[in-house]
Amino acid sequence: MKPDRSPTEFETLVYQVVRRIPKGRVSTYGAVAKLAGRGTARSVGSALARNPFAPEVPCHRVVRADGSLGGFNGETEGPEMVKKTRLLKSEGVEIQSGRIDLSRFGA
DNA sequence: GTTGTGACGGGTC
DNA sequence: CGACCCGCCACAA
Repeated sequence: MKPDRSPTEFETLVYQVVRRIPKGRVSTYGAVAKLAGRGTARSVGSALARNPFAPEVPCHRVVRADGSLGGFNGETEGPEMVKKTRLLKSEGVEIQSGRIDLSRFGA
């Protein structure tokens, strides 16, 4: 296990932005960075990677700009990843060939 | 203060 | 389509 640390102000800001993402809607790292008004997709990804509020902050609703899911399941090709994908789909997010149709959300 | 890394993005080959 | 490179910002050592 990796030692957790207190989230910085920037990270907290990212969590609050991601937290208000409605169900059935997905957002991108770049969009979150823009809404946060600070940082870029790189920093947002780093913040979500250390997200201590896993169930509270729907980090799984944040995907890459190209529609790919991202690292929260990228390496985990095991059965657990399929579960997350299915959960996302359950919320109303259609995933085709491992990609999400961002055109539906205008992102 | 400097260096390296990362759940990214856009462009190029 | 995929693979590769560079640039971006925040964080840890």
